[in-house]
Amino acid sequence: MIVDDRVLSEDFVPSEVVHRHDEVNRLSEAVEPLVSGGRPDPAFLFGPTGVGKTCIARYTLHRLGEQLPSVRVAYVNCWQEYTRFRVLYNLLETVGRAFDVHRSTAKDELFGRLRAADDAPIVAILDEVDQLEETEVLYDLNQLPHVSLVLIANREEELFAQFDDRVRSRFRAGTRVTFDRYGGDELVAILDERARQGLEPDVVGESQLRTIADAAAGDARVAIGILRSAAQRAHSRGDDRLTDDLLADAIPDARIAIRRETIEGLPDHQRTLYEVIDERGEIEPNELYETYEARVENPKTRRTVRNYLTKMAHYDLIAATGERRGRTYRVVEPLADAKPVDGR
DNA sequence: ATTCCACCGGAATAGCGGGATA
DNA sequence: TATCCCGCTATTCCGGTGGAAT
Repeated sequence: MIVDDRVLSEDFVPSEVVHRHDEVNRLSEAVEPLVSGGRPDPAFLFGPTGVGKTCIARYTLHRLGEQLPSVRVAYVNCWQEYTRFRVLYNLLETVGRAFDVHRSTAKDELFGRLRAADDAPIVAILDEVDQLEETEVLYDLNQLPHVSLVLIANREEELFAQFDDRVRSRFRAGTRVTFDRYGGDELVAILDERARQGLEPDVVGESQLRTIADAAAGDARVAIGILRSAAQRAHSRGDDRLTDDLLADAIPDARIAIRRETIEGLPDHQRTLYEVIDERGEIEPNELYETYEARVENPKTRRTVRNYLTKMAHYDLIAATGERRGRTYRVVEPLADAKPVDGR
């Protein structure tokens, strides 16, 4: 049934892209100066989730790396690596100079090492860069002539709003590549390609791919997740084809499973907060805190809880409605935004 | 219209953990 | 071993704000 499950995984980079040729070309042009030993301006990739930004960045720069073996490509996801230290550490790691770096190494030691690693160009892909908390590191990196930046974020305005003036003015220049949502046909083509590589022939039919594509609402990540989930269920049952029933189960499952994993991965206090909000449906800040306070062993302070709440809102686990007085929190339903997309 | 105050979130500070250094 | 240094989290302090109360 499943031939190669990596093909169906989140971060698989295909050897050929099915769509997005324009976007690949734009990004290739942006980093083109590297071929002649020049220094590209920073490149920006903008667009909603699941439209192939990360995939295209990796694909394009992998291609460049084949053409120019000396170029080193580093990928950093700023969701996890949101401090200056962590970004620099990750860059050093791909350059192979992170040995004996530890928390107590001097403040500018990391940056100094990166500056010294100038024997070959480095392309730094900073994904989800709008999650970066210490944006000055972008300014610093931009100062290094051998480092080229590829920055990935959802929306340009929101990204630039977080920058301080120094960073903002430096990054006015640069190539912007924007990604639109996939249409139904495009998603079907992507799924078809993945199914051909990852599954045995005739496991899934054209109309089933269409069903998945409709449920995914233009989000390739969700679409591939549904296909993976359905294939895994069929696989463990010993079936050799996907049934429509199985697919119907897998569609809500794929979204909920992602959600459940995130919640289970939350630290205890944050999970308790989530549970309280979930139980009440809608709850005011003070009542939320008092319920939380009564429920846990060593409650954190109100300020810390506020930090947790903003963080969880950031993850799209909860949402707040209203400002200041009269504000309420509620959980975000993972299924709420599943809208079918027209097939064109 | 004015005052009140619940709530948010920025900034500074403290404390912990853990490797380095002497 | 004692001390230093630093990243990171939580805490303390506080100013700003807009809806509610008067």
